[in-house]
Amino acid sequence: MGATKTENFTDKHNEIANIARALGHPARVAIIEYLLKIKSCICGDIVDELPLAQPTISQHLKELKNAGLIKGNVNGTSICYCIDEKAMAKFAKQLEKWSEQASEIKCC
Amino acid sequence: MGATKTENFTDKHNEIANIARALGHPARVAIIEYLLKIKSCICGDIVDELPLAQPTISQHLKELKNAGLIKGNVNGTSICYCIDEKAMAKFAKQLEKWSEQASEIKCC
DNA sequence: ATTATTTATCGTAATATTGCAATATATAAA
DNA sequence: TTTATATATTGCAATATTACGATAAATAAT
Repeated sequence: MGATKTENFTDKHNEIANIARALGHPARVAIIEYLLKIKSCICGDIVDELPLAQPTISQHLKELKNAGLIKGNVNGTSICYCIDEKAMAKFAKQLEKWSEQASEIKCC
Repeated sequence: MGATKTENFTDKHNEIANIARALGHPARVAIIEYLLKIKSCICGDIVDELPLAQPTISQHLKELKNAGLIKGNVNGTSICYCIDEKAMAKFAKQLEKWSEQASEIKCC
């Protein structure tokens, strides 16, 4: 074996795990923070910002896109990747809920 | 190649990625939600709640513990795992910050 | 049409993760 | 001490991820 038994878990748990997994690599965290820092889209310049080769970065962007955290629009010769505000807000809300619930537990 | 080039990224980015990675598997999400649902520690009963063998669950608990999201106290013959409220709150705050920043961006 | 530029895909090697049976460890109960 | 119970560790097979060179595809500029 070795493959995650996705089908044995609820859709909700899989969805949360998918988003979290996408954020589970420092390069992808760096991409998100870069997008927030420049307050606009990535249009070509990201390759100079990360210590990784272009194909690797392209792969990481694809994973963030698949998870729904960023979206890409073609813009001439370059591609415009930007944060999907709604997806980020949804995940943030889930974490806030967890955090609230955790604060209510009295034990250990 | 194949290994994440951890040392080429900032501590902050690695820390966020580590927490996110720990939440990046549906079994571990299920463990967290179970802990919040029962509002107390896991003391033995988690094995009946998940569609995985005992050693696999033990491994997932270990990863959540390594990431700092849960903590375990020995309690006689069973072990008391509970959520680390502070770690959860910290991650939730990070996400909230990202979400806020994302909402300020006007583009695409 | 040719060339330059940007991003994606393919192929592949290295490494990590997932899952479980078997077994070990550690405490509680008899 | 022996037995029962709960959790951890080991070892290993299957699969996934990460990284990058080579190359393809797609548009812009000449």
